[in-house]
Amino acid sequence: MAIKKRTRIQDVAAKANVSMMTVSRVLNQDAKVSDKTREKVMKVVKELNYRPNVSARRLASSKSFFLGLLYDNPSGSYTSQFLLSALKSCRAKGYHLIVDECSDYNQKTLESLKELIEVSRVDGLILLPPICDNPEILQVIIDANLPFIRIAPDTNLTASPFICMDDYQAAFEVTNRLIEQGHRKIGFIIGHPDQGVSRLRYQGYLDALRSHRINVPPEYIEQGLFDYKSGLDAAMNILSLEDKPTAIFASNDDMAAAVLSAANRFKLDVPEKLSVVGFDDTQLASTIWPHLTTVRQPINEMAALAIDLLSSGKFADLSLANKAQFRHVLDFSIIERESTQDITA
Amino acid sequence: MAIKKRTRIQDVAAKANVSMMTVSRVLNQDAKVSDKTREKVMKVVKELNYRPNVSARRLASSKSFFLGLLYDNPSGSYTSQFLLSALKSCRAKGYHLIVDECSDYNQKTLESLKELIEVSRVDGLILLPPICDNPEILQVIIDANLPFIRIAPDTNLTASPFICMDDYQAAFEVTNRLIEQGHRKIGFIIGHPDQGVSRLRYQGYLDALRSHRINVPPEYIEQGLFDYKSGLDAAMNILSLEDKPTAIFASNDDMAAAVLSAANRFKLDVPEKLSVVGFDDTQLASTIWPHLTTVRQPINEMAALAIDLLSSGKFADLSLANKAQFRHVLDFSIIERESTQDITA
DNA sequence: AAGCGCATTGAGAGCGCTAACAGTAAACTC
DNA sequence: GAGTTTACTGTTAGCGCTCTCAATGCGCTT
Repeated sequence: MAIKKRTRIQDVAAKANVSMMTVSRVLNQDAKVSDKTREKVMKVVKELNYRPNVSARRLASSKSFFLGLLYDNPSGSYTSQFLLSALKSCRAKGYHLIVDECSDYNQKTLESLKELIEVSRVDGLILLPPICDNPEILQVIIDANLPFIRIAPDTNLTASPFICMDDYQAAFEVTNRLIEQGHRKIGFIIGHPDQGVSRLRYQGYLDALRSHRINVPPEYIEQGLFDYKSGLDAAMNILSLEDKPTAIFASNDDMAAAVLSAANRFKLDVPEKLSVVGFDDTQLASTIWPHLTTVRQPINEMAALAIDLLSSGKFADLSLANKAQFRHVLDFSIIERESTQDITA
Repeated sequence: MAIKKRTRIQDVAAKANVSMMTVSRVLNQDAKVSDKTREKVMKVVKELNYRPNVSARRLASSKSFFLGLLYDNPSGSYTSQFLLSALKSCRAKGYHLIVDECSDYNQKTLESLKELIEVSRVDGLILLPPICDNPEILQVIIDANLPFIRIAPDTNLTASPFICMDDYQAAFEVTNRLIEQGHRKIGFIIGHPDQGVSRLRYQGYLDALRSHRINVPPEYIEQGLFDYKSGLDAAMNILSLEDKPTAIFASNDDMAAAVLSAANRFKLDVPEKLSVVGFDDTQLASTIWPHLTTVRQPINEMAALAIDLLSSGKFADLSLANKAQFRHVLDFSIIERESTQDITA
């Protein structure tokens, strides 16, 4: 069996009766080509199912068609889901993704980043939280004048385009949902005090209650650190109260999982005696039992958008870019599972 | 500032006083080059920190320098950790990894696989469990005469090289460890009956007890399905017994986490009143509290070895390969955390 | 009508590497 | 010692694409 030869730009050019260069221009969108020619070429491209050879392209052009992804904590399912989506989007756009871990931040991290920029010649970078707020790393990228997109950054919002979701609104809405379900006594476990999202989620919770003129006793609110253990301590405190809440909203899934465990110890059936809400929709949320009601971040969309923005060349030169277009807020969704229940009945 | 030009094979050739072709041969290890020349070239390569341009290489050669990774369940932290390691190894070897998801297995999956083989022209494939046991997928790859490595396969062990760990031995040793710590009444939750590893882990547990002449009452052993809920049910049964075990060994971390939750409900402090052991060392094991004692699979090593084997060309033609060299068993390790305790005191 | 500017298209070189073949010198054969 | 093999190294021609620069055509000015 003869091996099918992949169609080349030549084949397209021949069939469309134009030069290779014209096809190249159509495909790269940037040059001036008459609409007529463009259509003609695109038609043939579709017919032949032509897809450019990335390696040839990379070799011939000044672009590398590589994008870099910098992340920090390799364990989070947030990171891995983002990675998977980014990989998929890159493949669809003919880019390759070079992934670099920056945990154990030190001098070597910066070296490695510089190598990524100078040797691998990435066309752009994506920074995941929390590395996206590291000033030294930002400086290196800015000095190289490389376009980059940050995901859910907390500071320096004018440094680069960024993609995030509305943590405040999500917390507001999910709290509202609990209120709709008849809950009036709703506990809250605050996230890590160093992270911006903790503040936003807390405020959303407070404002939702306030908008329904519900007062919260201060002992319903505990400080957590986003980890299971801190959530467990917080939940034990709240559930030891004489007048227990009928629902607890934890600022992330890990802490919500801990609430379930604490409820278990107090023999409070979830959701019959206690509704529990998390945040993030990590793996954990659908591992434990009952499955957690939680807020899902649009991770796939975030990844796709990041790749889109970088490959579009829209922000090719950040110093010239319109900072008003930096902010990209995506929609979240509330996932109702078995850990919450309507108690109006 | 002038942009540093990346060193090319020409530069190396000039400095080493040989032709480009000789350098190429040294780098690709395959041709006959005298030891003297090889050393001379390698020295210059190191000096200039030369690394070949993957795209040029791919363009000029018949190899694509792409490897494919097929996985099945995107959520598992096993998968994502493997992916991360594989990505790293690939980068080090100048390969690129194309990742393809095969969940929701259907006709489209096979199409996508064929495209991976014919259009992307991957040089080899890595199959993660459980997709590595899918006969249709295997057939497509074998028909294409493409080298592939499977991770922890359960069937068809002569079809390809594979990498696994000794589940039996791990279960045996971790059970032994519990016995050393004074436990005599050890419960066990069996894994999903469809998976080979369940059998092996169960047998390891049984044999460890037998080697110490410890009898297990049948009610100490429950069938699980590898998920949290089944683990919870199993644990509730075991912990409802009049004569409770002092330790429970669950066949994976999800079920072990469920044991913790059940223990909580029975107000059995872990590890004081009950030791709990899991298997896999997933993210979950160090999320929940107390952190789980568990068995860690050498995922990073597995990934590195898989890339190594594929890039070495050792198994370039599977039909000619020595099937005796297919089996690669890597060492596991037992991670002792806070969920187990010595009770001999 | 000649000259100019603009928009669009094409020709040829070359990106960095390797396959295939072509040398070259030493080693071996008889 | 002439012919032949062996072991290594060099030369040439692309891989598929995009860059630079030149060419073409067309409307418009003077």
